[in-house]
Formats: sequence, C-alpha cells, structure tokens
Amino acid sequence: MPLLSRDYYTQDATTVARTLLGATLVRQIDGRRISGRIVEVEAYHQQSDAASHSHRGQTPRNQPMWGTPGHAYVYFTYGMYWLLNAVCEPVDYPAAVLIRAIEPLDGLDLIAAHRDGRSPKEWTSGPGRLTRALAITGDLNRADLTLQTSGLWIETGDPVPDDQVKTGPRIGLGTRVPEPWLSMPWRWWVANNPHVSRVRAGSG
DNA sequence: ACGGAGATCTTCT
DNA sequence: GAAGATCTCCGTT
Repeated sequence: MPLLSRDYYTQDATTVARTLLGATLVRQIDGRRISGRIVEVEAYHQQSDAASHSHRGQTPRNQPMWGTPGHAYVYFTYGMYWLLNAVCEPVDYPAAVLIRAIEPLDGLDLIAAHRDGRSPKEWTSGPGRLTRALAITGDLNRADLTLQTSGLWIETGDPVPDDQVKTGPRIGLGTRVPEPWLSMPWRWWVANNPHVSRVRAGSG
C-alpha cells in the first residue's frame, strides 16, 4: 500500500487523527516487517491546547512538534515508556497525533517476543505497549514517516466509516489541565475493537 | 473485577 | 522537588 504523504500530515491535527484510524503503522527491522492497523489516536493541537506539550513553548524535548509534518515525535515518559506521535500541520505550527493502539497484522512472532509472556490482547493496546511491541525508542525521534528508509512509516488502509468510530476526552491528562481542554473530544477509536487501550467490560 | 502503589528519569518550577 | 499524553504487579473482594 502507498505511504501517507507530506501533504496529508500538513492537515489539521483533528483531521489527521480521525483519518489515521484504519491506516497501517509499519516498522522494519533487519528486513522483517512488523505492522498493525491503527485503532486509537488522540489529537494534540497547538499552543492554545493546554494538554499539549507545545502549550508552554518550545523545549529541547518538544522541538519536533514545530518541525516538518510527517515526522515522528517520540518522547520518553514515566521513566519507562516511549510514546509515538505523528507531527501534523505546517512547519512552526506545533501539533501532533498520538498513536495509542494498533491491531497487530504482520510480524506477530516478533511482537510476541517483544511483549514476552503477555497475552495478545496486551501486545499493542496502549501507547507505551505498542512502542515496545514495535521496538520504537528515542532513536526514531524525528524519523520521516513518509520514507521507508527510516524503518518506520504509515501506509494507507481501509478507511473506517463513521458508524464504527467513537470519540471522547483524551486519556491520562492530569487534573491540572483546565477546561475546556480536559473534556475536548479529541480521542478517536474503533468501536468494539479489542486492541483499544483501557478496554473494560462493556466500554468498547 | 477493582484499586493502590511502584517503577524510573526527563523536564520544568 | 514534583509531576508526567503509562503500565504492571499485588493486594482485597
């Protein structure tokens, strides 16, 4: 399948987030392909969005958000986890989409190895889990998602129709994030998909 | 099933 | 010095 283009990522973060559902996230390691269907995302807008890393201005960590759209913004958090974002909107407009969950497609043996001992439902159902499953670390910060040479890219997939998409507030924001940002419905996921994060009985 | 806390470190106050 | 776009383990029910 063709790769998503620079022009695609240059759109606003809301549009990119919604349409990334159904696309295929691909990682290539030593010629082996690991991939998954994107089933959960969150949009982080520009500096007016108090929940976004870009809110308090540019820092060494969040600098990729101001950079070229279509590149990866990979950051380390909680002392343990790498989180993957796709940079959106034009240069100098700091916005990104957080990839929160994928449905494994290719390279299941490698994913299982990276997620040693866990059940398939826990392989990629969360932003910190999927980066471990795909061996994504800070080495891939600023990687160009529109090129296969980066080892990390996104391909087009089957679009997910509106009746299979749910939206709601973003997850994991601290209570210090003020309204209305705390409640903005900028999380999108595929309804009833078992690989979406924080799935509990009846909440899919 | 649910809740609490630890892990572990970068970044910002 | 504290919190963080998280996950896992271990306790109790």
